[in-house]
Amino acid sequence: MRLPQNSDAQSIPRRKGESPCATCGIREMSVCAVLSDEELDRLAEIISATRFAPRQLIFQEGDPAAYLFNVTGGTVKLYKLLADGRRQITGFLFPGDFLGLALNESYAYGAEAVTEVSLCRFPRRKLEALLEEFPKMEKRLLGIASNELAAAQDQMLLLGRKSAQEKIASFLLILAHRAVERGGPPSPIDLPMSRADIADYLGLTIETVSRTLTTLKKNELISLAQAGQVEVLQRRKLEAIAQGS
Amino acid sequence: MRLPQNSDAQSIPRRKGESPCATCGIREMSVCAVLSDEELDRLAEIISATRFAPRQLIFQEGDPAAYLFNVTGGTVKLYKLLADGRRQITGFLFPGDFLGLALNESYAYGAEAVTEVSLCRFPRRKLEALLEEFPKMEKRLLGIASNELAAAQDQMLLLGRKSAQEKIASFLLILAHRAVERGGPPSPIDLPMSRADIADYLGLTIETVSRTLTTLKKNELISLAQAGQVEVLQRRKLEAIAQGS
DNA sequence: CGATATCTTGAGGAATCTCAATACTAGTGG
DNA sequence: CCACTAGTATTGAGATTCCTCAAGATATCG
Repeated sequence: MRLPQNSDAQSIPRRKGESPCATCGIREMSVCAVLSDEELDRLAEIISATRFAPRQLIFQEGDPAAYLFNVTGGTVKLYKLLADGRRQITGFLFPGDFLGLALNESYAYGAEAVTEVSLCRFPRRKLEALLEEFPKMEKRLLGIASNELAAAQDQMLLLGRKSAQEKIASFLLILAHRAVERGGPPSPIDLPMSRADIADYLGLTIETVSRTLTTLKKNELISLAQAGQVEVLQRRKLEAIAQGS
Repeated sequence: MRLPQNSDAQSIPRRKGESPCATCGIREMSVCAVLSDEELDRLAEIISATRFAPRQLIFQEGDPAAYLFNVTGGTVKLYKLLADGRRQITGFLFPGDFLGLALNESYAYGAEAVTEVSLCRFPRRKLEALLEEFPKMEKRLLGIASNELAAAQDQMLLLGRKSAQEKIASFLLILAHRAVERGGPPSPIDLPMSRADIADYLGLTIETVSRTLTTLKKNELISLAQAGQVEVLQRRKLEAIAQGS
């Protein structure tokens, strides 16, 4: 038997009649962007805001997919495991990203908070019922799925055919690009995740990640000023490396 | 400038009033399964059947996504390329599979016929218009996208964290499973693609694929009777290897 | 039946991994 | 405020898997 999921997730109470969507900072970047104010009110009825501490499990692979989520703050990692503990991180999620897009009966992967995380939680059944009424939202989900599929194929190319240096360069540029999408600067790049997480995302070991970053630093393509931040010094060269010199 | 795509694809003429759907053998396994007879008639108006010879390009990465397809016969490979020619095959498609699910303006990957291929071709604009009327079909596409996303994550785990032997074992079992889905036997497994294609799908070299198959044969887990076919002798052991012993 | 592509096998090399030691960082309590 | 601890990151040396290059075997097709 499995413990009920999220048993220790902090659910944030809400005063009656007050919609969390009203103050949602990432509404315009999320699934919700396509909804009218009235539709948003309907949606607000079924959602609840939740928070997770760093390293806290959001759900496990195989858990019944009772909820879908929107990331409203922090960084989430998705991963799959092999029997002997080898791990592949299949994605990092940032504010505005949708979590649980695999409308299956159970989750095909685990999800864990990397930083302090806040999520907007949708009961899956109720969301599916609402989708019947809001075809716009369904269309939006299909668009999101399309984009994720394209990103997954990029990641396969990275995992199957790129060298360690090409993987790291690609990774840094992807993070920079996503930061820009969220309205941030392209540099310095925030690295909220550990070396172990980066390694498991890129199909490398911790040591190779560390060594490769050191090499890029020695070659003055990047600088590692503060912990958890990378400054891009020579974007062009980094891009050239990422695409296979 | 790029040549017009599919310039040499053979478009199969159709007599007036005769729907190709009527004789479509894979209708029940495809997107079309959710449509009523009347809806299918509407869909039939916009489709055309096309054929491609082995090695023929169906479309290239970056081409404007004018058409979506349903595979009705044969095997298709999807791939992405790096600047220097390194290639990652991101998927093989078999009868019943949908091609082009990334409803973007341009294709995110190339598609090429592995064997003689027959496709049912939908003009993307017209299909999108029909989707407005057939929400069932849109829901079905979302379901297909969900499944592909889950498969993509499995493939990331394979590419990032599995050994050559584990990759080959996984690959054989995936093909067997998909053959069963299409109503075929689990063994022998058809391998319509070349060693080079298998290598580019698994992130290996041709030589490693060949050597690994030889080892599995020596250990009597499989046998390579005819070219292009693999018989599974010890499914349990193969599964154990695929999941990481 | 010969020509060509594909596949298999072999030998050596290279990229990355493993194991181990050291350095750094952040949080804790004196 | 500083020492201590635990976790995380870096660096080093050797091992290993897989790749590269090369030759030979097999299959395919005109």
